[in-house]
Formats: sequence, structure tokens, C-alpha cells
Amino acid sequence: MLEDPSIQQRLLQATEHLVYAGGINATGMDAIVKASGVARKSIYRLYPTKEALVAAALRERDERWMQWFVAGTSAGSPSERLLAVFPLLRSWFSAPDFHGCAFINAAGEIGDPDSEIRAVALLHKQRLLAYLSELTTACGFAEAEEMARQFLLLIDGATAVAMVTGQADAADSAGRTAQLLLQSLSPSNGLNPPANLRCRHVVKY
Amino acid sequence: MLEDPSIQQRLLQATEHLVYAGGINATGMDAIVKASGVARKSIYRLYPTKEALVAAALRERDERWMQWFVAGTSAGSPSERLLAVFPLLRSWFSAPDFHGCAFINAAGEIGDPDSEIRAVALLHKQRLLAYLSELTTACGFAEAEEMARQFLLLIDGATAVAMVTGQADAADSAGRTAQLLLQSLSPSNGLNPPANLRCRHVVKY
DNA sequence: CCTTGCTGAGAACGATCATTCTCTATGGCC
DNA sequence: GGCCATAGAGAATGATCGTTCTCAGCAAGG
Repeated sequence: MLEDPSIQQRLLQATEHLVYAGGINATGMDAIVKASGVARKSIYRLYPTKEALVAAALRERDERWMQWFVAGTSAGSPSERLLAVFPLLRSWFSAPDFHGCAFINAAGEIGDPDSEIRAVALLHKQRLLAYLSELTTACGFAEAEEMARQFLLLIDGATAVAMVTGQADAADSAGRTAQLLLQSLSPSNGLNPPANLRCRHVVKY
Repeated sequence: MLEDPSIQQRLLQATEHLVYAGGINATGMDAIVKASGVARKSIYRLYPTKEALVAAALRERDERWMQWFVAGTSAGSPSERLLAVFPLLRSWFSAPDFHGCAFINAAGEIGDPDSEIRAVALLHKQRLLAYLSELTTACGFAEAEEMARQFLLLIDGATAVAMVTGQADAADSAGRTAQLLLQSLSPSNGLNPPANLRCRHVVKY
């Protein structure tokens, strides 16, 4: 009874790619139709407006990006997983089609604060923060929430700086700052509870 | 012999405001004409294309933003000035018309890497990094350049997170991370050269 | 068979886009 | 007073925007 998934998938993937590469407003429906091979009529049967289509494409990207991020930070102890974030980011920044965080770009382009697209961007950051919080909590830190927020700052800061300057080594500076965070707030320094409850569970994304 | 500055100033200020609030592509020339009160013919005599106009408006914003940033971080010792960054950011994030970093937003919206607008965004980040480097160098840190890059990450990360989530306290988390950076790399901990050459000079912006 | 609904291809719509043009002051300079 | 560049206001241009509509093909179900 569901719609043919291949059509929807082609449509969302082409939309995501075009919007990420060229921006939302600069991406016309003509380009989406041509790149996806999906007819206009079919697009507007699936999504009432371009905004809804772009929001759905960004939700799709959120899903895939989180899967990629979790898969790249799944090996080792919790602290090793936290530090694995930054080499992972570096490889992303070095990709030829890297153009920053799609959600920050989208939120920055959309003026209307009530737009559905802004809501998707917010949701993505909340999901990323929740995953980081899982990791810092698994490390046994007392202030795991605060630490997750600091990691989020480092990730988004490195992503933004890498986009504007084109220098992938922004991930390295962020990684060094993260290492400092882990060292200074390490559970083994006596200022925080011992790490007797590490690696409790892993969230699925 | 120069052009009447009031016209150019009205034009650039209206362009900057509209582009920052609503994005580049969503801002039409009609809106710029109406908001600035400058005639179309005069606009195209001053700037050959909309892209050049927006680039000039962003250059103007760069100038004013850096002046605001330097003025807000001019009191106290170098390390106090570095830490004053984050309450300053917090007040910015709390402003009703805050919409993130105009340069990150612009670079994220523009796909063409050779665009003049992208160059202005890059220049802004280079100028901000240079100023941060002045401050960290004045603190007497051995790796002042690296530290300035880390501060830039924190600033841009907090700005991006505050835009997407609307939470101004992203600046507080960034400030705590910065304090950690200053403490762990403090010149007084013996791992770095003593701070016998602090506060050498101040750059004008 | 006939109907029904989905698909692709593309025409058509009114609106808006960036850019150029016309027209009418206006204000300094000789 | 005459002159000329600049100013604002807005019409015109061709292109492109998001959205809707038409039409032919095709597959499934009665």
C-alpha cells in the first residue's frame, strides 16, 4: 500500500544533493525534476510544496548523516569513540563536495523562524547532541550534558570554519581541544565519579 | 569628488540588513530599492551586479562587526580580554534579530567557490583569526596561533549552535571551554615561556 | 474488454527575478 | 540662464520561479 519507494528515494536524494551543493533558493524545481527524473506532478502529489520537499530531503540527510557519524565513532572505549569524531570530521572536510553542515546552511538561508526547514535543522542538532551525550555519559562524566554541548560546539565550529576557509585541519584543532576537555575532566582525576559504569548501551540511529 | 556617501551608506546598510535577515537569493532588488530609497539606476551605477552589491555590503558588515568585537574585548589583561569574548557573544545571541554569522550563512548559501561573496567570508574569518592571534600572542602563549584557531572554532561553533537552537547559552559552554584552554595552557604552569612580553600592542580595526 | 490511477514529459500560468531603459526633476558649475 | 551628471520613480525585458494543467503510456483489477 506504500508509495513506490524508488521514486521517492530518487526524488529526495536528488533534492538533497542539489540543495546541499547550491543552496535552497538557488535550486529550482526544473533542476530537481531533471536530476531526479521524477515528474512534476508526482513531486507535488508526494509533497504539497517545495518547502515540504526540501524539509523531507533534509530529514533524509539527517538520517544518513547520523548513521555515518555513529558508524564512524563506534569502535573502542567511550573516550576513544569521542576522540574518533575528529579524524572522521577531517575525512568529511576533505571530500571534494564538502560544503559545510547542510542544516546550518539551511537554517542560515531561511529567514522565517517558523519554517519547517528550520525545525528539521533544530531536530538534527538535538539528535547529534543526544548521541554525544550518550558518549559522554558512557565515559562516566558527572557533567556529561555540559560536555556534550561543548563537543557539539567543537564539531559545528570546525565544520563552519572548514567550509569558509577550505582547510580540513580545522578538525585537528577541534580534536586537540576535545582531548584537553577529556583530560581535564577525566573521571580518573578524582574530581568526578569513577568510571565503573562505562559503555552501558549503544543507541541505534 | 567621491560619491555622496549617504546614498552608498543607505544602500549598503539596507542590503546588509535584508540579506542577513532573509538570505541572499530570497532578497530581491525590489526590496533593496524600497528599503534603501535608492533608485535602481543609482545602484547599478555603483555596483555592476547584485553579487558585487552583496559583497560590498558584507565587507561593510565585516568592518562594523570587527569594530564591535574589538570594542567589546578591549578591557583588562589579554586573558581577561579573551574570556570577555563569550559574554559579548551571549549578548549578541540574545538580540532579537540575531541570525547567526552573516559570513557563514552567506558562504553556506553560495555554491560557486569562486564567488566574490565567498572571498569576503574568507577574509572575515582571516581577520577575526588575526585578531584572536594578537590576543593569544599577547598572553605569551607558545602556541598562540593554534590557540587562536581553537578560539575561532569555539566562537563559530557557539554562533552556529545558537542560531539553530535559539539558545544564547551556547556562549556560556564555549566560555567554559575557553577557560579550560587558558588554564591548561597557561604560561604560569611552566610548560610555556613566561609571560614577560604581554600586552605589546593593539591592532586597529 | 473497460476503468482507474500512477508515471513521465512538457506546456501554461502568474509572479518574481536581475537588469536595462525612459522620464522628470534637482542641484552644482561655467 | 544654460549644462550636465545624478537623483528618484517606475516601466519594460527576457528569464526563471513555484505551481498547476494537459496528454499519452502503462499496469492492475473489475
